[in-house]
Amino acid sequence: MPDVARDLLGKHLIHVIDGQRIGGMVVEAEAYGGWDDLGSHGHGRVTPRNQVMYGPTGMSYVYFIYGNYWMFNVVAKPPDVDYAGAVLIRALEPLEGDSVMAANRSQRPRRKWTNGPAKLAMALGIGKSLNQHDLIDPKSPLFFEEGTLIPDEHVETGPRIGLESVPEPWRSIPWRFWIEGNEFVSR
DNA sequence: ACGGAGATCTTCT
DNA sequence: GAAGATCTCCGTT
Repeated sequence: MPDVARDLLGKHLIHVIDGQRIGGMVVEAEAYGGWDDLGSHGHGRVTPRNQVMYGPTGMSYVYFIYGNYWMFNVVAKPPDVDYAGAVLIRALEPLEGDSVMAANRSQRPRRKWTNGPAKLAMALGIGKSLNQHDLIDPKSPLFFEEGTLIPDEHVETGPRIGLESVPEPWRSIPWRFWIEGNEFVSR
């Protein structure tokens, strides 16, 4: 699963709205596991919200949090196993549909369009209606394309963000991956 | 530039 | 009933 997060770096995420392509390159991603990962929505029981995390790899998992924000994930788990997993896309580098993203981000500076998980969802117009879609199928409204291969020497890793109240070792496990020096990484 | 607090509501216990 | 995979605003440095 962490391997999927790392491999998503450099891929292009594209959302097509009325024939208009909006998207960017993945520059930061985090892996989340199943029942034993206390930092993941996949821990504990199957619920209406997390059930998609138990499904096939490559589906979207979009959830709402903090009363205002949408988070976009890719389901990623070992095949043929009853175990949940997902990868949170934390940041993109804008590539297509600049005018739409600028409008969606209230004319903020380009650097702040997609440098955070909720920000990129706002910029690309990702919400509840895009939950549980096939992200591998180019006919989907939201999908991944091949992008730039990122060599290992340009990949950095560290603990996941926002899990301050989660017990060790889950709080510190280095399942956050980002492209070294990229200005759109969230922090 | 940095830090702290409020916003706001869905989901699960 | 409480917490949450966050962002923005407003204060101070």
